[in-house]
Amino acid sequence: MGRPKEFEPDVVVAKAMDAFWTGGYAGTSPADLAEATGVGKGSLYHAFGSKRELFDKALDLYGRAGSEITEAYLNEPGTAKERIRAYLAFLVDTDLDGPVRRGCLAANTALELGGRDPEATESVRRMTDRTIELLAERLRRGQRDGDVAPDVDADAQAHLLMNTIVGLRVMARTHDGPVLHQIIETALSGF
Amino acid sequence: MGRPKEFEPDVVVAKAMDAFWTGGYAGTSPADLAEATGVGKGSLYHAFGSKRELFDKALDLYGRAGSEITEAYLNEPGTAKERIRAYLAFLVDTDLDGPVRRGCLAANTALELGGRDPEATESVRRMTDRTIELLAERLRRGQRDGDVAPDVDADAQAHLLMNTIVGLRVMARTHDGPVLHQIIETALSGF
DNA sequence: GTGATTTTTGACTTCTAGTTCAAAAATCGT
DNA sequence: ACGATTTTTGAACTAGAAGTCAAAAATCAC
Repeated sequence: MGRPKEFEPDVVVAKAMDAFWTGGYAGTSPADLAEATGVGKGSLYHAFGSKRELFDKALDLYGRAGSEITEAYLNEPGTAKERIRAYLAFLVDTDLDGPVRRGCLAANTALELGGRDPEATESVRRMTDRTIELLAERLRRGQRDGDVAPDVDADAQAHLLMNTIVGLRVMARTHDGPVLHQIIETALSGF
Repeated sequence: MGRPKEFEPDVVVAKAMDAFWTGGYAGTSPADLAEATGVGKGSLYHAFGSKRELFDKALDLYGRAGSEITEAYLNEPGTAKERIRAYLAFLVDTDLDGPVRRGCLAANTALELGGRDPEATESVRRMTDRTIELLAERLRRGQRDGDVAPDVDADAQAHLLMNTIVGLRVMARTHDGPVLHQIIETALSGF
């Protein structure tokens, strides 16, 4: 009963995620969020409590969506190196196209709130660790399939790859495609 | 003539750099800057024009200081790999100790203003490129000294190392020492 | 000391962020 | 159609950010 909601909460969170992604946490005002979602400021507060809680939901959505994309890319047919190359190239290319170079919401958040804000830090850490796990699994599968040398330390390489991804997504703010793709190739020559 | 300044501009810029480093650009208010520098708000505006101009000077100082540290580390006696390892370890360790995990001012700025603010973006890009150059030079010297294999592409490795550094300084916000040092070791095994 | 010049001080202004709230609107059960 | 419940709306509020300004203070040249 009661007056029905005039919006789909999931859709609003997705739109808010986009706004935060583009503008950063501090850089996105309640007014911006109202504009981006098409929902009145008051309604947003009624539905989500605070800007911060809405951001948490947005970050959560980002993590789940990112995880799905990672799995999808790594599970397509091909060798471990081919699939990881395709995944990194995808990340860099989507960072670069589009009029605003917004990078990675998780990395952005890590730098904007990391260290200061325990909850956001923890959320980003979980996201990162999940990706590391997926990469390590894919490398081990490559070893079983025979396309990755057995003496490669899958776990260590996965950590380095994750670190490389983070670096790429920051450098996408300041450097151009060819440089970034060259970095990808050099990184892949490590295993 | 006229009333003499009651502060050393260079010292004030250094203190402002510290404040911006800890709090971010948007997160550091004129009041914070006045407190951090010990100079009144009005005087700061009188001397530097705007928060933004003061930030530019702070970023510039950061770049010059960083460049000196890089040169110092790479030029100590030792092989290229030893010196680069020491340099990366130094960066990670200084990121980690101290009560606030503030990471790297340049990387923070790249993510906070990069893409949106052309001048800041350019400044960060110059800083990055300078470091890449220093790393590449050190690798080439290693090849001349015989401690780096001649088939290593010094330029490509330097780019990858720079990318690794950026990644490390972001991950220092969310991850712990052992993980980061393991990443350094894995990265160094690439050449 | 006087005047010219520059710096300091702190009050003041304007603007916006983030949030709250009271009243109106929309729905359901009966 | 009424009351209960929930949502929307827009105004209102508080706090703080960024910047401005006039007056006081400190120096030097003369």
